[in-house]
Order: sequence, then structure tokens, then C-alpha cells
Amino acid sequence: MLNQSPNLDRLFQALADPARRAMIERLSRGPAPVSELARPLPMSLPAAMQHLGVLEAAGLVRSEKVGRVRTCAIEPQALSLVEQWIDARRREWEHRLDRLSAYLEVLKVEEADK
Amino acid sequence: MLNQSPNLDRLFQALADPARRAMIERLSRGPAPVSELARPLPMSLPAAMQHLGVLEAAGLVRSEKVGRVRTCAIEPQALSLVEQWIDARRREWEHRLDRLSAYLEVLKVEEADK
DNA sequence: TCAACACTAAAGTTCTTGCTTAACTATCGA
DNA sequence: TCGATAGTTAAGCAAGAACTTTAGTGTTGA
Repeated sequence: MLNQSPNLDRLFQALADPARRAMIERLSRGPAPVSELARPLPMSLPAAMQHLGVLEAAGLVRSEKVGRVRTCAIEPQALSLVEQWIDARRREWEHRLDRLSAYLEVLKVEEADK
Repeated sequence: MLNQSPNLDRLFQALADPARRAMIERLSRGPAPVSELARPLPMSLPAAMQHLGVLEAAGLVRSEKVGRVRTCAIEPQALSLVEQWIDARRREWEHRLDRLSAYLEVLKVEEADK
């Protein structure tokens, strides 16, 4: 497995902002132009554009400009990298709990054998 | 569903740093004292303590001090909140793709009927 | 043609983050 | 008891993040 630390940095960082998550939530329901993503947010359009830039840099969103409209879409496989990291952690601690309970089982049997 | 935006902010933010993810990865394999979490990191002990504080504030880690040793452990259900958010997004865009392909199917049938 | 529209670029400000060093407290073990 | 250990607190600093305003560019439609 390659070192995906910088990617994960950017992904988690991108998702740590409510404005950016709101954009992702909107784009989960389908593509949208910049102005539609920006409209509900309590900030100026340039600020929203900067958030969009963060999402694109993280690989969560791709966009294409046609005429004067830039249409944005979600990049679903980017989120799977995050999921993979979380799943790996869960596998580790579940595995540890399994070992722990197996060990406790051994102790119990040894106690009963006395 | 309550508004968990501030929680998600803290969670994603906490996970956005490689030093903090390294701590979580270590703790996934079992509890550890502060010094063990700090040792592999390329920074001073106080810096590592601050990272630990971020993880605790996010609810990802809990710790207890006994004697002069503070033992830290992972709080697994905190990660599930992150998973829930990601799952909800995936459900949305999958649902959208389903509707889209159903629509395309309708178009195809209408075309064939001509 | 020309005003409105959709976005973009640049610069400046403020707040936050991620460190550092230095000094300090409490506990343990010989 | 006393030095080593494990952690804690505080202060300060540099870089980055999240805005703002201002001033554009290119596109569209009447």
C-alpha cells in the first residue's frame, strides 16, 4: 500500500468545514453550478470559490466550465479512501478485542481446571 | 437527527493531521501511555500532548491518569459518526444514479416504441 | 451593442494551528 | 530521601486558513 498520508490529510481537512460539507451534500444529489453551491452559504462568492478549490484539490469534486458556467460534480471514489482508513482501524481494534476475549476465555478455562 | 455539524467539524479536523492519525492507529491496537504515543513522532512531548488534546476534544480518545502514567484508549464509536456521514452521502448519489439510469431506460423504451 | 451574469484574480486582515522552549508538579524506585 | 521518570503548564512565534473587498474577464441575451 502506498503512503496516502498527504491525500488523507487533504481529504479530512476538506471535510472538516461545514461549508464544504454542505457543498458535498448538495453535489451528492447531482451536479450544480458554482453559484448554486454558493447561494445557501453565509459568505461571499469568492469565499465559496475558495472552498470549492479545497474540495477540488482534495479530489472530492471535479468541475468543468462551459460558456460562463462552471458545473461541479462529486468524485465518489475519493470518499472511499477515507472509508478504507476508518475500516482498517475498526478491523484492528476488533481483532484486538477478539484476541482479548480469547485470552479471557483461556483464563476462565484454566481457572475451571484447577 | 440532531445537528452534528460541530462534532463532525472536530472529528474531521482531528483526523486531518498525520501525527494524530498515527496516534489513532497505535491506539487501535490497544491502550498506550502518552509517552509511547509521543515517542515515534518527530516533535516534542508537549506538541504531542496538544495533539492528544485535540483527539480527546473530538471524542476519539479517552484517557485516565493513574499514578504518574496517563493511559489512553480509542473511543471507537466516535469514528462511526464519520462513517454515518459518508454512508449518507453515498446513499444519496447512488439513489440519484438509480433514478438517472431508470430515466435513461424510459428514454430507450420510448425510442424503441417509435 | 451593451448591460447583466457567472465567475475569477489579487491583496489584505484576522484568527487558528502546530509547533517550540522553559519551567514546573507529582510519582516512583533505589 | 532524592534523582529519575511521566506528564503538565505557559508563553511565544511562524505559517496557514478563512474570510473580506475591489477589480477584473469572458459569455449571454435582449
